[in-house]
Amino acid sequence: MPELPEVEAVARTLRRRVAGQRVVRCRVLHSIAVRPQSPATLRRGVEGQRIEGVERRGKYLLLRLARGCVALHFRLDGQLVWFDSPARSTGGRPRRPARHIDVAFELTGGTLGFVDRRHFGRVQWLARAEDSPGIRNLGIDPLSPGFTPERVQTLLGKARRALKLLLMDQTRIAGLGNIYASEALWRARLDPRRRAARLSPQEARRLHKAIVYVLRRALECCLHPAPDFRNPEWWFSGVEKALRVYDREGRPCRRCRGRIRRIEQGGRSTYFCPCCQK
DNA sequence: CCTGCTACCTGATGGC
DNA sequence: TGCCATCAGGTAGCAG
Repeated sequence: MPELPEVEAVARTLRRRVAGQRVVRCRVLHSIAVRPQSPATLRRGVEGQRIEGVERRGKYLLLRLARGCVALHFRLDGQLVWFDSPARSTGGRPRRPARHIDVAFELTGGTLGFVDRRHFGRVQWLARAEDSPGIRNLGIDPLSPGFTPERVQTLLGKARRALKLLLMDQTRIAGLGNIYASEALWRARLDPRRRAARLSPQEARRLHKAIVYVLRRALECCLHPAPDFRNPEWWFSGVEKALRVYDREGRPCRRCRGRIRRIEQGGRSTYFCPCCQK
């Protein structure tokens, strides 16, 4: 599931590939991917437009156009694929991965496809990024200069929620998902069940440092190897190298040899070490 | 404003 | 072997 590091790596790599190209044509093959918009809205918004830039907002990927932008959200399983030549729908054997494509952007120099078999992900055209409530309401980006220990302290300040749930709230901190929230709390040696407002200033500083460390390290992993839009496996290769607790239920903690536990918070799995996370 | 719950969707998994 | 029920997970929308 792409979280901030994956989307950031994709943005940097895709930027070099598509910036300056024009969207010759847009095909919506599975209209569920553009809901609640209509395929026509997306097509009219993008066709003929030049892609001026690619950026990330939280877990959203934005294609900045001459007029407006396209916002893509991968949710759980969304991916991007790339074809150098215009995809051919007839003749010839299908290319190796005969994956279904939900939305295809035919550019001047190739085709960019949005793929999501589970159909949770979304692609929208927006006159301005802020027209999307999800984007407008995003909290601070943890890799931005404004993300300081003091800022973390303020965010924690009034929240009665469990720490893990706060970290995953996109309107507070933009970009942490289920995996890196667990990873950051492990790194900070903090129990995910703690009430956010109860952290000491010292613990808040530890949390800040852990979040930044975990995301930066994961981003490095996601950039080496760099995103390969022909290889669906890439989307998982970065995460695997970076994981210290996630999905390790019952196995020994890499720090204290305690037994990693899995609990449920807000209907999601949380992994932590009860022995060294207090 | 804050918090918590559910629907959305489908591949993978496990039980019988 | 095959079928069916269950589960995972990010976000929007709704309820309290």
